Amino acid sequence: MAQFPTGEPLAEQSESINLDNIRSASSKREQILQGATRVFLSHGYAPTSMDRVATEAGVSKQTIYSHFQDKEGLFSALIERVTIRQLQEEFGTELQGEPVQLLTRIAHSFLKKMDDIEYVNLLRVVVAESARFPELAELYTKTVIQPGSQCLSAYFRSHPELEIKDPEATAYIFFGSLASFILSQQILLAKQIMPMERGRIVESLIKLVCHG
Amino acid sequence: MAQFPTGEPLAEQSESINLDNIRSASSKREQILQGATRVFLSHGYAPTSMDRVATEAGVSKQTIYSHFQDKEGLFSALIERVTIRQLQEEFGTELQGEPVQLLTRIAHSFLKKMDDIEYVNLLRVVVAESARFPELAELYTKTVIQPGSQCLSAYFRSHPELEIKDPEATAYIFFGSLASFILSQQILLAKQIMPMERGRIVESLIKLVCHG
DNA sequence: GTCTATATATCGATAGAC
DNA sequence: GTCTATCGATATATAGAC
Repeated sequence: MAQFPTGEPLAEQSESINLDNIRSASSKREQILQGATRVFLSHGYAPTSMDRVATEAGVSKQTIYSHFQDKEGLFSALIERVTIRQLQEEFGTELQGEPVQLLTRIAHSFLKKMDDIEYVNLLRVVVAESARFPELAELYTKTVIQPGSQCLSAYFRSHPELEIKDPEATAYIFFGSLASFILSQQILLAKQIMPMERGRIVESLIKLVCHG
Repeated sequence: MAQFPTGEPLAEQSESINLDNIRSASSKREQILQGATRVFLSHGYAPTSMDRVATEAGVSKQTIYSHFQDKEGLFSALIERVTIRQLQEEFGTELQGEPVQLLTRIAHSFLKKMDDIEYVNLLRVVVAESARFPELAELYTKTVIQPGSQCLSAYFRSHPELEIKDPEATAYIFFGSLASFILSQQILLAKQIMPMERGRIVESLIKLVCHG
């Protein structure tokens, strides 16, 4: 996708473009973001060159600079796009049902993200660049961690039979233990050193919370 | 704190940890490693230049290249040194005592690492470079996560009154929820967005595990 | 061993043709 | 808007004096 055949000039696009111009411009932006997402999430911020992004996205470097101010602007736009998309996926289901069944379903749904390479890479890169881009770390906390934690603690509060004294702290523990399981198994490669079946984590966690 | 037990349960993994690099440390080499640790853990791998390391360590660049093969070799040696030092700190105390008191003490001791900038930065950098340096992620898992997990699960097994069906999974949950608390609060900046008193986490966690 | 000076490559960002 | 070509800065790593 990187090169056009040199024998065929692009004159065919020359004049009949009004709205198409806008549409093709925004699709170019999308094209850049998709390529940039692949390479930035795979290799991190600093090791990724704008030349590499241009190649990966199939556009020239100047085209990137006509859509984004600089490397930081492109990276921020990309993280924001991926993060918000994950937020939308996160809360498609409502929190209703019996505690054991519901919490088991939530936990397994959360751990399914282990298999999503883009999710794991996003987690890695957000942590990696949290010092250089603190506003992106805050974005991730506000759009992913905080909403999830608030939903679960509200559910705990509405089920007093669970006898949870501190719903917020318990929600923190619930999602935290699952998140660190993903982090250690997939990112810190514990799955090769001390593999752990995800069903055992879920079962023990539910047992703790629900006094099973 | 007690000595690091060199011939204890970790013996079977010690072959993957090259202690020779530490024993044969000359003072110049140690000087380089100290300066390199500061700058690498603060800024990450790629953004750190060898010029900056030379300045920070107070030596010339060529002196670095006479002690280490290249940038990767220096970085690997540094992570290995810091990781092993943390391993020694981690298991200075023995796991004995009543569950509630002991687990509370362990949890608070673990969360004290939140205040150690070098520990937090190491966690960030190991995660950040886990794709480029998978052997360092494995080193961290083998020397920090695995021993801690094994010790705690052994303690759980020796206290059947806790009625823990899956000691390994529960140990995973115990340390995982604490680690993710540090990660979210300090690295993902949740302490500014959704602050949480560490005592609440510890209390809720002990309550869950000990059926308080 | 340790320093200064430098070779060589690659980076982010821009200029100018079309 | 999109391309090719290039600038100035900075990177890793090395050569040679002492």
